[in-house]
Amino acid sequence: MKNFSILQTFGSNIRSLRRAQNMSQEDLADRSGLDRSYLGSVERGERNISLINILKIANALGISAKELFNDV
Amino acid sequence: MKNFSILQTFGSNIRSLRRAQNMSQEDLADRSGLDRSYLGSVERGERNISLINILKIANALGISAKELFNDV
DNA sequence: TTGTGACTATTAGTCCGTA
DNA sequence: CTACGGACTAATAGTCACA
Repeated sequence: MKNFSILQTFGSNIRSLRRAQNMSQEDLADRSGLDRSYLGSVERGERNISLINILKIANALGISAKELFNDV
Repeated sequence: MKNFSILQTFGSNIRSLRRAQNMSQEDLADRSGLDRSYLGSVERGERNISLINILKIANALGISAKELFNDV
């Protein structure tokens, strides 16, 4: 997978923002409407996630999508 | 297509940032390594672009990816 | 609670054109 | 310069059982 480190950074951002709210992957999955294992792979930087799903996650975290782009 | 207005806003951001630099779609296509007609459809909000390509576009525009998320 | 591999349906993205 | 279309291939979305 190309740009793996960028995807990893992005995924790490999701993970830390999720944990900052004491949410499990399953919690976030429920709120975003995405599959838990899919979210896990996004957090690990294994998926090249698309715009709509980025926005679903930001929404579920109650933040702006911009915050997911810290350091990427 | 779901979330059409969000994709449109995102595409508009790309378009105005591109025009602010007096670049054509073809210029941006060359710099980003993406297809010209594909970029056009992204700007029109017709495509659910993936993360790596979002970053390619931000790079080609010389900006942070965050700037593409104004108002989305 | 999370990681992982496997899988199919759907979409992303390319390349060729036209106006 | 840009919109738009057709046809095509590569890649992602989305799900599951099991580790």
